[in-house]
Amino acid sequence: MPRTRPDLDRDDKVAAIVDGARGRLLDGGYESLSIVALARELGLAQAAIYWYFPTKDHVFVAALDRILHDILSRKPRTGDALTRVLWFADRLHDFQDLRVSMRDRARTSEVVAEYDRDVTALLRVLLVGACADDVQASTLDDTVDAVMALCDGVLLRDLPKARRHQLIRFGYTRLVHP
Amino acid sequence: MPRTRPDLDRDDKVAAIVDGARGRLLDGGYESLSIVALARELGLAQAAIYWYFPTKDHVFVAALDRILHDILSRKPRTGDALTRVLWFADRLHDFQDLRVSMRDRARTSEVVAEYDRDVTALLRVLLVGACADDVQASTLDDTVDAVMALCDGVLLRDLPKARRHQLIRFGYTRLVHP
DNA sequence: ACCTGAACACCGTTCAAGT
DNA sequence: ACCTGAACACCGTTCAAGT
Repeated sequence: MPRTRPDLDRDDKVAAIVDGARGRLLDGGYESLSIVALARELGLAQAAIYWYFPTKDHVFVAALDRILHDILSRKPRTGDALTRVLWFADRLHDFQDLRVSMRDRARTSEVVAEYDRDVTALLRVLLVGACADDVQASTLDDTVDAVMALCDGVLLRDLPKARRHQLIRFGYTRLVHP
Repeated sequence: MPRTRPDLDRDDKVAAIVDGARGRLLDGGYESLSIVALARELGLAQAAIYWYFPTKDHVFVAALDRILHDILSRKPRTGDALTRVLWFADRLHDFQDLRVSMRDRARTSEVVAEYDRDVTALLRVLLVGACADDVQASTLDDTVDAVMALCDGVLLRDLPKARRHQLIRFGYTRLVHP
């Protein structure tokens, strides 16, 4: 006796799933993102999720993308390059665990792997936009990639905020101003 | 009718489990490290593993440690600092997937988290040993941490070997020689 | 088109019971 | 001390069947 809801808009139903998934990710990390639990929370049978998403990884990516867009909407448009880099590093630090889970899933799941690449590409564009003026154009690619690697590497270690900033500041200065 | 083997040395039986785990990790990554499959391969009931290791994560750490020691035993004692850094980066690149899995498990498991910290500390010691001469002592900590972050960050992206080396070389030069 | 119920295959872990 | 067999609780995914 399936209780279908053709009256509701499809996009709304998809959005409800993504919203629920996002909430679970923010609350308890990837561990909390269980299709069974998510469906129960939405009052659905677990199989219902699979009508809208082919795999759990697709739900994961959709929820991550919502989270990312929330961050980007708060992006500051003012300040010098280093300040903006530090701001982004702090935001990424807030979601480090999700990013670690994402990278782990990306090993197995092509959707997640593709999303991982997209995020990297996007962050790279933002970084270029932030510090293009500081960098001599001839070494732009190397400098930007090195700064990105520096930040990602620093975020891998769970350092206190002050030390994190100190390291990024130190590295940024040396990488950008030779 | 448990078939116990008190004649065999305990350490040998532990080693057999760790060896099997290592083989599975090298073959198929963390996904292949299943307690059920591992026990079957060793001709044991799955519960037998738990007589020697409290959790799967302990098996994982023991196997990772074997792999790490195999790498370290091949460590070159010659060459300049940058060459040795690049050599290490190449070795770490070979096991990037395992490291990603390790970091993901480290979020949940304290044993893995502790091992992660130990590995980082060890690599840091090696890096200090490799490039202490190149670096001015006053900024040793910052420089070493920044170089480590640079390498880890570069390894996160799946770049071709040439580009990887190019980036590390670029970053290393700017970070070490200001 | 949309959703359910039930099953499938696979986990890690526990534990009473046996030698 | 050492190991088994069987169970437990939990997964993601599939699919025939219903509206």
